[in-house]
Order: sequence, then C-alpha cells, then structure tokens
Amino acid sequence: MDETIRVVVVDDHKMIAKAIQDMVEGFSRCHVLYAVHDGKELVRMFKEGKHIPDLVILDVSMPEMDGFDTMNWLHREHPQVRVLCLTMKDEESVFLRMVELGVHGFVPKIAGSDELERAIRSVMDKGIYFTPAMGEVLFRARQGGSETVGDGLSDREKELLRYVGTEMTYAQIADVMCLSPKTIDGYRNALFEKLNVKSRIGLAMFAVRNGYFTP
Amino acid sequence: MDETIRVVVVDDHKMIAKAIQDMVEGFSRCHVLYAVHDGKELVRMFKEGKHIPDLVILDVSMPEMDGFDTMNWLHREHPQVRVLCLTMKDEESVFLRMVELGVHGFVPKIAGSDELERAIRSVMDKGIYFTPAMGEVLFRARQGGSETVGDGLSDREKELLRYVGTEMTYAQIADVMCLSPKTIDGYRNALFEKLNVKSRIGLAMFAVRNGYFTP
DNA sequence: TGATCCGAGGGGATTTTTCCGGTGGTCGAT
DNA sequence: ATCGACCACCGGAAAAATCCCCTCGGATCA
Repeated sequence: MDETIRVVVVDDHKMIAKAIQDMVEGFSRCHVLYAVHDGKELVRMFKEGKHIPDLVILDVSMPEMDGFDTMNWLHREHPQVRVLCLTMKDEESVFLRMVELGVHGFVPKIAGSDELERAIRSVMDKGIYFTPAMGEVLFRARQGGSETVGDGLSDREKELLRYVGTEMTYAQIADVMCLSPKTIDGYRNALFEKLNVKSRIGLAMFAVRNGYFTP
Repeated sequence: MDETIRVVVVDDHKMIAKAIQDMVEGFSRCHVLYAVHDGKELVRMFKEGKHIPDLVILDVSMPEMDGFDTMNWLHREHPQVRVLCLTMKDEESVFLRMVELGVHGFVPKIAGSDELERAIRSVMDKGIYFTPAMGEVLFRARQGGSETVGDGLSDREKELLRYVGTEMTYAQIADVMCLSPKTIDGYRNALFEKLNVKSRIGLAMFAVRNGYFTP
C-alpha cells in the first residue's frame, strides 16, 4: 500500500483540531480531508457522499454527539473506516468502553506527535494500535472478569447512572425511566455491589469519572 | 515596542503543548522559550534564573500543580509576567476564580489560532484580553453581588464541600471536622441556599465542577 | 425439560437526609 | 455599643435513601 492515507479530524476544540491537522499533514503520505467539530457534522459529511476517509481521528468529549455515540455510528454504518481515538485523561473505563464499540486505536493527548504518527501507521497497517499499558488493561479485563471495574453493567443500569448525578429523587428517576421505584431500588443495589460503592454519592462520582454525564 | 515576545507554554498534554507552540512560533515577533507540563516544572525553570518569559500560556487542568496553583504562584512571585489562560470547557466559575487570581486573559480551546494571536497581542499591548461574553460575566459578577454563583462561602462551608463528594455520612463528616452533626446540618442548609441546589448530590456536583476535589 | 439467571416489581424496617424551628458566642465595623 | 457575619449547637418531624427478603415471567442453557 503506497497510497495516501485520507484522514478526518473530529474535535470540538478548534485549536486542538487545527494542531492535529497540522501534525498529520506533516507526516508523509497523509492528507487531512477536513476537520469537523462534533459527530453530527461528521455524519453530515459522510452522508454527502464522497467525503469518506480511510481514518477518523476522534476526540471523546464533544457537545451534541460525543465520541461514544460517533464511534457507535461509525462502527455500524462505516465499519471499513479505521478510528483512532484521542483522550484527555486516559481513563481505563473510557478506554474499555471504546474498545467495546470497536475502536481501532487509542492515543492519550499527553502523547507527542511521534506517538500519533506511530499510531496512525499501526492502525492503517495492522488494524490496531494500543500502548503496552492498554494491553495490560485489556488482559486484566479478560482475566479478572468481575475483578475489574470494567462494565458488567446492563443497559438499564447504565441508564440509571446517567441520572444519579441529577437532583432528581429515585421516585422521579423511576418516572422518567418508566419503571417502578422498587425496580430502581434493585438497579441501585446491583450497581452498589458491582461498582463497590455504598451510596448514591458513590454512584454519582463513578458516573462523573466515567463520563456517563458531564458535570 | 518592537521586541520579540518571549512565551512559555504550560500544558500537560504534549500534543496540545506542541500545537500551541507551533501556532505561537507562526505569529510574527513571537518566540517560545520552552514548554513545560505542569506548574512545578515552570517554577523550577523560573528559579533557575534567566528563563523568565514575557508571557505564560497556561492550561487550567494539570496534574501535580494545576492552573490555579500556578497562577497564584506567578501572581505573587512574578507579577510582571503576563498570563494567558487556556481552558477546555469555558466554565464561568473557573473564569471567575482565575480573574480573582489575577489572570490577564482567557481563551477557550475551542477558539482558533487567530483568536489566540489576537489574545496574545492584546495581553501584551493593553494588558488584558477578554471576549465580550467574559465581559458580561464580569459585569454580572460586579452588579449581582450575591446573584452570581461566585463564592460568598465561608471557610467551613468550603471545607464541607470537600467532603460531600465522599461516601461519608454527614455524621462521619461531622466527626472528621470535629463538629456536631447538627452544625454540619446548618452549613449544608446554608450551602443549599447559596448554591441554589436542593440535595447533597447538587452540592457534590457543584464541588466537582468547581474543583473542590478531584472526582 | 428442568435449572438457572435476569429484568421487573413488592413489603416492611432502618438509617440518613432534609427541613422546620430555635439558642448562644466571638469578632470586627459603624 | 449595637449590629451583622460567622461559628457551634439542639429538638423534632417528614421525606429520602438504604437494606433485606420475596415473587413472577421470560430467556437461555445444559
């Protein structure tokens, strides 16, 4: 393969988007088609036809349609497009969630341009890029089973996590989730055990740390 | 003044630091002396003598010594150095805290390089740079008095805010703060009113947003 | 074709949180 | 010297949250 790698950058922070764009343009046989500021824009570009790149460089935290939603959409609609994910803080849980959604590689923003280039080459050539540390996390996630903090959470439980950080009472949450308060009670207790916390505050803190909602 | 502006970049994310560095180097009569990855490194460079720049471009969220601590130190030890602050999400409260600490300008990372250049020129020429939106925030902070979310909080109340995000019960918090549970009760109610929230979750979320503790 | 797991719901008890009221004390400013 | 703030504290009651043990209908699995 000696073709030019066509790249698209997705990041709501213009400075960072610009910076990554410049970096990538600096790599040989790489060309940035365009940069967009959230998932919605990306979807629009893709739907307009011939704007499909070989690689999407994707930021996790974005307004409107965040990295998770975008990754989900990409994996379903355009599985041939490789995705390299960028994160601010490299949270284990964010990483694991992205892996579940089918991301091809993961680069923390604390990395330099050299690592970004390595990651792009690796993703395009071998299909994946992960640092040794991430390999370890994956290994532990497989081995440990219920030992890791990784998600053995059901959809409803994840949904609940998006509400615990609000000032709604459990009864109100039950209302919007169309469930009995007692069912919420069950989910809560399950989450307490799975996440090893003892109170709603603990749940809320977990939810914040793991991006279930933006504080 | 036709001298070169000597700039230092402080950001723990190497990519971003590099990106900002490249941008600034691209502006005329600007030169980046060096980039460091947290406040501690900056202090070390400053103490080594002749590494003092005209302008520090400072990220807020950093490990070890964050933007607030660094700004505080700079303002006390090197008040002649201008500081331009960069933020991911432009939170009003972060902005106000930084203003209190004596920051000269504020640029959200969603801004482009053109705005960064405008900000640098403005800070060096006029001593300040703020967007119109920030002007409005400042105006409201002056006018409103107790209307803004800004801190009219007492020391004890702030102390309590550092505990609400833990899984301690109020009785346990009372214990570590060496107070009666009923006293905590009073602080809590005061905070509810001042911060316009109705539950402990609300307090915890406020505390997270405003950096009273790291989630 | 039972066995077993999961989602959904429930009764009732206990603990915590939240909301009402109050009482004093200190300290600095008008 | 009084006034407003911050501080520390108390009692009682209502509302959440938390805990423990239980049912019932579907899946899925052996």
